Amino acid sequence: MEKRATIKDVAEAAGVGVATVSRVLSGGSASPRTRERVLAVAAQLDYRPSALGRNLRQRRTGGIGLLVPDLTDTFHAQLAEGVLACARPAGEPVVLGSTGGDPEQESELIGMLLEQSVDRLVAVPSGDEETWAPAIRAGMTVVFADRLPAGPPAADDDPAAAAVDDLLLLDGLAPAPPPPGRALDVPSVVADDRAGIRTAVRYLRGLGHKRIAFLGGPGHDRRAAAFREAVGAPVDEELVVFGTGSRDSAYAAASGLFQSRPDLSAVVAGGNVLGEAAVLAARELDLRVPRDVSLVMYDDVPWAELCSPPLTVIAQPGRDMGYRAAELVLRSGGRRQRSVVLPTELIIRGSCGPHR
Amino acid sequence: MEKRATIKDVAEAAGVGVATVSRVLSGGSASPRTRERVLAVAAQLDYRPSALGRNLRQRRTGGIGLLVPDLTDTFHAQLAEGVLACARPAGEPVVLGSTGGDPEQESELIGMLLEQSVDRLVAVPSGDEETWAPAIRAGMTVVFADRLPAGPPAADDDPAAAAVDDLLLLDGLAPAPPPPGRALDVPSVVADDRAGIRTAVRYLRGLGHKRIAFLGGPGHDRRAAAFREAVGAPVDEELVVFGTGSRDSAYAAASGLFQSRPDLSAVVAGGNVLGEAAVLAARELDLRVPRDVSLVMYDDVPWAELCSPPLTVIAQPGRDMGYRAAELVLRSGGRRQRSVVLPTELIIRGSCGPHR
DNA sequence: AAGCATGATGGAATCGTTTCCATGGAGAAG
DNA sequence: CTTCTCCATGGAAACGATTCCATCATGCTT
Repeated sequence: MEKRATIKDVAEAAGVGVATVSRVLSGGSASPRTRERVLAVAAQLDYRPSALGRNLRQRRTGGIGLLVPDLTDTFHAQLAEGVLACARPAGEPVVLGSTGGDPEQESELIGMLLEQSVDRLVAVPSGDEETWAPAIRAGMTVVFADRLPAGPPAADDDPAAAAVDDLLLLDGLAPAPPPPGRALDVPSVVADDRAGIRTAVRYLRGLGHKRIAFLGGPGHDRRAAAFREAVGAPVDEELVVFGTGSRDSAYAAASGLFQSRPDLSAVVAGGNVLGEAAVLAARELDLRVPRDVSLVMYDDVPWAELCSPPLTVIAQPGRDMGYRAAELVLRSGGRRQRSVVLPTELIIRGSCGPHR
Repeated sequence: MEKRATIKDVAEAAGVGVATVSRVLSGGSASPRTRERVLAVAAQLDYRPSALGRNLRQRRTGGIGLLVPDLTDTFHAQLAEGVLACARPAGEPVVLGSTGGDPEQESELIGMLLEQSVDRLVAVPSGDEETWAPAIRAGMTVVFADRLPAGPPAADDDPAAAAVDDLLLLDGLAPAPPPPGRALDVPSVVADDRAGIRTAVRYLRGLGHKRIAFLGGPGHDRRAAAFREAVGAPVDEELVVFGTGSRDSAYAAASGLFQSRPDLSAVVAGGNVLGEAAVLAARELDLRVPRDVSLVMYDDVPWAELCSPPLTVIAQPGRDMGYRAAELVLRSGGRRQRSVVLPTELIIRGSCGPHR
């Protein structure tokens, strides 16, 4: 419980000034003689500079914040591991927050990070651009991973927007995905959802499936849009359903989908929690996979192989995604970074069969 | 990008001294008139006290550290969520580190936390007591979760220790589990491994199984000991095998076990990663669960139900464990806390069958 | 009415670091 | 030999909060 040595102690013991010690320790210029002495004394006193003093002086906390909706979503855990893997060698502490998918909690956590002067942040956002504006305004360096915040409220009662969407859909084009950080100008690292979903839908089509459903969760809007695009007009909107984030709600959504539309023959789940729910709901309703219903799940997770049949998945590199995002946030010395889109891969296992 | 208002700005704008502002904001005494004015000004300037200044002054960083071996182990993710759930309402930031099960990395991360003056820590330890001694000596408040650090080196070449172990085993007693923090005097929150394992073994025995194996990972020594105790002498040590932490190594261990001992009829996996490996290895070797081999897995995770058959598990409350540990670490205002042992529950699903 | 207690208030020290600036000495160039 | 340059060095000022302590006003007691 002895208290730690400060730079002053080291200076005194080495018979030099504190400035010199600081310089030696942070690679400034110093004569070899003093450098050696200071180093020796520091080692002997087991001196470790206090991040507190440094941070205060430099008006910023080192380290990077990490905000995810839910760690028990294996994909987010993978992503977090990636961030940690990048931060560790850099000696940067990672401050973790889990938002539960709730924009309000997200907002609070951003506030907390701000208070801590954590000025670099990797986030899987839950809130919309409005939620994120304060962080940006405060000068945080933010990198979004896996998703982008939804655009401004985009009220349901905005007929113009809806019309545009329709038009685009009828043309077989995706509604323009929120342009990466147009409003916010924030770089991001995301998977190529469009290609991933398209590949999956084509694959299912190739197996003869006509009625394909999309089961999404919060933040899966881009995937849903990609799905609509891949399916092509006319989109049967009853086949695009969303859960709200909890496992229960995902299960309810899946179960509701299966029950309300017994005619569907294939499901694309927008994330592993949704995939899990789909398997469970199907089993409960005595639907057999893949005989009665085919299933493709977004996210490759270790347990996908454990299911029987093992799940066919759209793999996205969660760990890489986290790593790259952390890299971006660490490297951006103030200058803008380019966004990154990582490839997805359709891994065919056993959860899809021919349409009967 | 405007810089944040400081306490000085508020003081100036309110026409009072900084001391008064500080007092008002931290609940000290002040006249209603000034209090009101200061509050108004603070709100208007959107003032948020900087944790940096406060921490430096108080010589401690708020917040709590969290060290786990691997977040993609779903149990650790649950535990982490528990810690976060407790820390969030308290407004405490959580600094996360993942050690990969490597004592050396763990040591480095402890050093990093020390540097950050994070003085409260919840840890699922990987290293032994020697690894943890520095943290304790430095005055950190540590709470171990899920496991305790292994006792001192307990060198393989220490015949005395080995002999004692043998003796105890022959007596059908578990080698005394490292007394919770005897050497280290650190409180902990763990599951009742002994009861959990015993129940599982009895259950398997009840199904007629004679040759039961234990498949463990790093940190599962207490569970292995409990297993040995539950099985009773003589323990067939070939049936107690360990992986080193990675999924590959777990798979190798499981596969090796099945191949070297085709006579075994049931396996207790010491954790969900091991359970996953066991299912995979069994499938690869064309062993059917539960017809050819019965399986009980420690940890209840959402995907346990997805396997077919759904896995019978020893459930331990991961989220609670994290929550309680965080509570302990937050509440201990310097004074010692009592360790907590949480109950386990055998959840019978479909992965165990009668011995044939 | 004078002295005393009480409570609000602001100045200043403090925490441990980095960094600006002034100083001083040594070597080089004239 | 003088002057100029360069570099190592240490003192001191930040950074933004908390907190001790002195000051001052007010109201009460005697």
